[in-house]
Amino acid sequence: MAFGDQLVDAGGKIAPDDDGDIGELNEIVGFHIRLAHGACYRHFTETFAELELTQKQVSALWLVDDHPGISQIEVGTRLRMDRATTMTIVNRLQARGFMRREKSATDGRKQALFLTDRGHDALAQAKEAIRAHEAWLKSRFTQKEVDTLMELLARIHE
Amino acid sequence: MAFGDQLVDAGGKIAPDDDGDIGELNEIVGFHIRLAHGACYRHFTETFAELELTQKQVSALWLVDDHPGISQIEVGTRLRMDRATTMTIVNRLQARGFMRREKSATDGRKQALFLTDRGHDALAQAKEAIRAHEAWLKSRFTQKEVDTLMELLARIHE
DNA sequence: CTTATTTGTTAGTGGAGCATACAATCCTGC
DNA sequence: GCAGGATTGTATGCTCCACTAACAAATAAG
Repeated sequence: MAFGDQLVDAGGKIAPDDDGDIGELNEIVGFHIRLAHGACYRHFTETFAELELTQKQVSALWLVDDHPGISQIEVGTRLRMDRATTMTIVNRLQARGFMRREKSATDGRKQALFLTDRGHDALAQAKEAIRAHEAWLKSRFTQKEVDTLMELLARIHE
Repeated sequence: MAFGDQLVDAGGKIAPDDDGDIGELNEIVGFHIRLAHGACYRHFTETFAELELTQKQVSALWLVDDHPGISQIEVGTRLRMDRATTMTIVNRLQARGFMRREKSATDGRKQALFLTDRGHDALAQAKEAIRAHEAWLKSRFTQKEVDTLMELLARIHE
């Protein structure tokens, strides 16, 4: 990847051995969160290339499986998505035959969401892939570090 | 937000006091990374609403300021973006008069990137906003925890 | 010199987040 | 019980980001 390259030219000074330096940016917590998320996202996408499922889709399948009959607004709230975004996720999963909408018996405004048989199959496969993905992620940490990381991350999003 | 709501209906059992439960999903590290990133992204977007700058744009401005004459490919490599994505970022920043491209003196394939005066102004404002954003992020941690978090995150994206 | 690689560019695809607007349903205050 | 407000789902449209594929120009490698 051309390490040791000349980084400043066109009249600037030469700065060798500047490998991947990002200066003060390295001290920004938000920046590291974004990079870690990006790395995670890319590995996830690779892992789920065959299944053709995104993080959001898997999360939604998982959540509906855990809570059959859950409403769209609840799915959105728990996964931190707004109504419009949740719609597109559910639409896709429904179009692929993984999920179905039923009129809620207790609240006419709500849709009750359920997995189809194909949805259960897809989720089972997805959980296998998640295991591989998580193994990749956790391979660089001790269990204690994993616990610490999750606790710290939870404080950000709770 | 209707906590204590009935979550399972349409024939299912009632599950009260299920506030925000996401079941096993809660044990997935990648899930917490995504949620933390989302929370971070939303706060960043709010903080930068007036400046109309995105995380990527600020990172790129910052990096070019630190390394005047850096090439697009280097920006992309260091910020973990591919060439095409880097293009769109630089295009936007150039269109807004924050950045300019010069032909590299040492490698005819490369563009040397520089901030304009307006770009320096924008970055100065952005750094102010970053301070507020980082303060929000760090407010829930001790300095030691911040260090730990950054170290753990770095292991993911390095 | 010929070939392969690197860099920038363009064009197109898809996911995700958000805002707005609207209709149906539910809930509250009177 | 009724009117007004809130909630939920839906539709539309916008922006941003990541990626692919293809191409041209320049450099590097054989």
